[in-house]
Amino acid sequence: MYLGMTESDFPEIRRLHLFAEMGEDHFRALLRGSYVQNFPPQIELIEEGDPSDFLHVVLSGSVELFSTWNGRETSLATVRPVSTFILAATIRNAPYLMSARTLEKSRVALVPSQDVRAVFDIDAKFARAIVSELAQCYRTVIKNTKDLKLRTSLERLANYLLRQQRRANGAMEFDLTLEKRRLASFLGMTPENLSRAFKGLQAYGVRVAGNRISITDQMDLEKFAKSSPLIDDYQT
Amino acid sequence: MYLGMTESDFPEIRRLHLFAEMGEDHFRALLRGSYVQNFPPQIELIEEGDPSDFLHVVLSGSVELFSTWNGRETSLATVRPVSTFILAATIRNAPYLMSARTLEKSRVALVPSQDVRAVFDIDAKFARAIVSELAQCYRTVIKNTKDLKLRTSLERLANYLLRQQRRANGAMEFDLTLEKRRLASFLGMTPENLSRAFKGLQAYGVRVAGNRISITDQMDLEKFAKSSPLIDDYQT
DNA sequence: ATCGATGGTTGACTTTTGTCAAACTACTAA
DNA sequence: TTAGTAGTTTGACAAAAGTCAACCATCGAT
Repeated sequence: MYLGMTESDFPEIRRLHLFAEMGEDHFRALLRGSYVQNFPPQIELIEEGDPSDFLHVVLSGSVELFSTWNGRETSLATVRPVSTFILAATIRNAPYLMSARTLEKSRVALVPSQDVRAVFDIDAKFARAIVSELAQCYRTVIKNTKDLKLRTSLERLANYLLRQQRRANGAMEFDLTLEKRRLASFLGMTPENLSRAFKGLQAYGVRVAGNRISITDQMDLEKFAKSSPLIDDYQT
Repeated sequence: MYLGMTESDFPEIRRLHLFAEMGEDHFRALLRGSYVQNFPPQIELIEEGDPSDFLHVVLSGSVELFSTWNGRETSLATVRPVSTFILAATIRNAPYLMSARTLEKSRVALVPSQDVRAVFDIDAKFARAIVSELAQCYRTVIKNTKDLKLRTSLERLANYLLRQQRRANGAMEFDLTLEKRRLASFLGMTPENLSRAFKGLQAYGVRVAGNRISITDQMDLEKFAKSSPLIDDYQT
């Protein structure tokens, strides 16, 4: 079923690590079975427990991965263009472990899981890329767990801010890319507590005005945060 | 370097999902570069941050994966025979994110990471197995994160006990396989709190005597724990 | 400009969790 | 057997985090 995948989407997807090195024919074969859809904000794309029929690629907008249990909900990640999500479920042909919803108007490509598995078996470069991507995802989650288990909420926030600052090329001022209540959930605390944590970081040179963060004492914040590449580096 | 890998170790390793389907010649090539060592208890095999030179395979005994930051330490997993650990670091050729220490006298096979990567590129079955294993590891960590973020410590303990009970084929009585302080750390709490959590579960039909757990009211415990396959099932 | 809705913040309070010190237990080694 | 050690438990207390209700700010629509 072909629903609006335009040629202009190809290069963007192709540029992803996951698809960059694979054979052109295999790439086209993958996309032939795929389709693209536009979603309004706050649409649930996936519910945890569903069978994993598609590998998803966010082309524009943003998607939140979250999970619920016993009436509680927690935010696990935010996916921004251009990247894939729920690769592991696709590979294992197992039910999704996380739900996904659009945060804003988003364009998402859906690649049939069975095609991904089929091409994996015939394209070594693609196989290599998938393994590499999965290993990276795994390591990211491990870092996340260490962050959660080894740090207090104040330390988690401090380190989060320093990571965001790095994403903003080290600027002294930058905007939060997440709603605060989602940030709170991602960091494993309540919105009320996040509010208090921001106030607690004032003592270490952090100013907050709405979504705008100012680091007024870089040294002090870094000294408090004690960032470690084995937790806070997303590259390695 | 060949240090005591005996032919008798081969079949056990071969039986692992990871190595079960690969070509015999490739399997032998992998093991040719490997060696086996016996370690006493409490030996640190790996320190987080080290370069990932070897894929490790626990042949006997048990190994704890843990991490430290700022003087704190947390237990992330226990590896029991026969299984591998730190596959992701091996694949990405990136530094280990976790430290590893033997809990008891243990026999560990060390397979050079570069050999793993080399064989991955020429053996499609092995590649498939690695991806499958990595995807499973990833999903396990995600489940763990959900457990940590969505549940209170009492709920985490209740679900842990039910999982252990299932491992014991549903017996009403079974032994903890972990020291309590390690269990506490794994579940994200202090030993003191674990003690109190056990007392808290008395109300739901849990009896504790040393390492021995008795489930005296299965229904009640299950009703409290609200286990979910999307968190507590290690298979899917 | 006003209203309403949503998200954010604040304060008072409760619950949960961690900390510290002491007591207790099981196990090991002399 | 006994002493010593490491692990566990307990109680008193402190700190951290969650809850609830009220209030404030922002934004969009009428």
